[in-house]
Amino acid sequence: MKEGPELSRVAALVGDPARANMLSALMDGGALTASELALEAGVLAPTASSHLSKLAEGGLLRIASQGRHRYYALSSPQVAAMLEAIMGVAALSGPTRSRPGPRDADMREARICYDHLAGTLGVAFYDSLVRRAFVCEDGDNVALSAAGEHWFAGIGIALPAQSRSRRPLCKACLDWSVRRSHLAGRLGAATLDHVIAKGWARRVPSSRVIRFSPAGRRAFDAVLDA
Amino acid sequence: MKEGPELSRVAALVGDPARANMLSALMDGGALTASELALEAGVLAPTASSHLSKLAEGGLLRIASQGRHRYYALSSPQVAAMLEAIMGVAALSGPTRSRPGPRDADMREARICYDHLAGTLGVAFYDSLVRRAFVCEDGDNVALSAAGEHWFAGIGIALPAQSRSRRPLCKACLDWSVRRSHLAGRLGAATLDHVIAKGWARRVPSSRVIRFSPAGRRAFDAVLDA
DNA sequence: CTCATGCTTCGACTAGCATCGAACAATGAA
DNA sequence: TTCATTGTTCGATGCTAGTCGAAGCATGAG
Repeated sequence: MKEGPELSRVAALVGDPARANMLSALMDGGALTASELALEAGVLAPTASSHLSKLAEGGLLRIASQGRHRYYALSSPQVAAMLEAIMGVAALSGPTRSRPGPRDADMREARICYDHLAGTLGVAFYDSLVRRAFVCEDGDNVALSAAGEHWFAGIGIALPAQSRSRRPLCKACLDWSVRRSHLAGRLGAATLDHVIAKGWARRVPSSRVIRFSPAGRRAFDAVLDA
Repeated sequence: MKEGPELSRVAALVGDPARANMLSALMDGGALTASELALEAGVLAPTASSHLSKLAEGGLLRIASQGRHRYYALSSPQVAAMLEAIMGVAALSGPTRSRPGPRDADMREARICYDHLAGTLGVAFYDSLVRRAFVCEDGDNVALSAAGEHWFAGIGIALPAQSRSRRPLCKACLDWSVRRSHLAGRLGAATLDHVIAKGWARRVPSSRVIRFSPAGRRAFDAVLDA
């Protein structure tokens, strides 16, 4: 009847600072070991272990045991989307509305969101796809048009095959900084892979920032108009 | 640098069962008094007062004092969207994956989300708008086409004027039960108003369920094809 | 004015939980 | 096997935060 308890069950998991640090460290879609996450959270191993089992029990994390390591990752892109939604509310109701620092500026420009490109550049890319009718939104699903299929092939991005999971090819993901959509889904992931593989940009270690080189930025801008 | 604390600040507010009950009671976009919310949360007045000031301080609620009553409401539709996102994760990772009860079935069929129609019927309505090109998604914004403008006028829904707030006319809102978009924004609110005003459906007291009468359901279905 | 209502503040109690030290289990390497 | 590394479980501690009773402010009615 009351849906509050279910709501609070999940929110309380995110509501602890140590756990929130772990979750945001996993927002890039990667998997980290228990000790790495303990470091991220700023707690010792036993504490981290306790938190991690709670998060896994609660369905937010997925565990993959490999050798003597245990890799933890977000259990689904939907969890990442939820975290972005919470960050969005936190951003517009922050206690100290301080001017954004340089780190923030980089984050707004381009960052990784689960496994695809977010931020100003991610939104610009998505807008250019919509403008040229390469993708067409229909409900929450985003469909790739024939022209779009051809265009992606032309710039060297192969359409990723359907994997075991039923993850959609294209999906819109709400951007917390720009508050508009950017491209997610398998094609969004493939696009980011392409940008990295081409050397246009690289990930800044231990952060979600994606840093474009000057030449890479020019190449990316060219793609927006190509 | 670490964004965990900000994330947990907001999540912890939702993470208490009493507060979560209050928030989900406000999910219909209405405003309730402190004592009504205390009843919803199942706590006494002093406890509720403490929770409410925390929520307001945290930016999730907006207060309107009228006479000796204080009305509390969600501070923005974005807060409602965040709550829906959390509910979505809670639904697919629930501890007891019990078969949905009748109340759940009603909720999935049609419910109020802040101030617009959600659930299967809400998604169907939105899909029919997209199919007939009455609205066109572009990024997170949804644009009303000239044909759509004409169509809405034809079925008797006047376009709501821009209010003081910069709330968009059309917006897509992710549905937690169907996991696709439905129509939000000022036009979404106007549509629900129309459905209620025409007597096609009514709100079930003290719940988010929207119950269509048989005749109302037929009328609504007709609109989907008209 | 006097009383009632709605809400908040204060103070005290309590329960839950995050934290860490120490010990234990599991895996891999030498 | 023996040792090192990684991670978990257990137990104890300490603090935070939710809860309510009682009292204090407002506002509105009679």
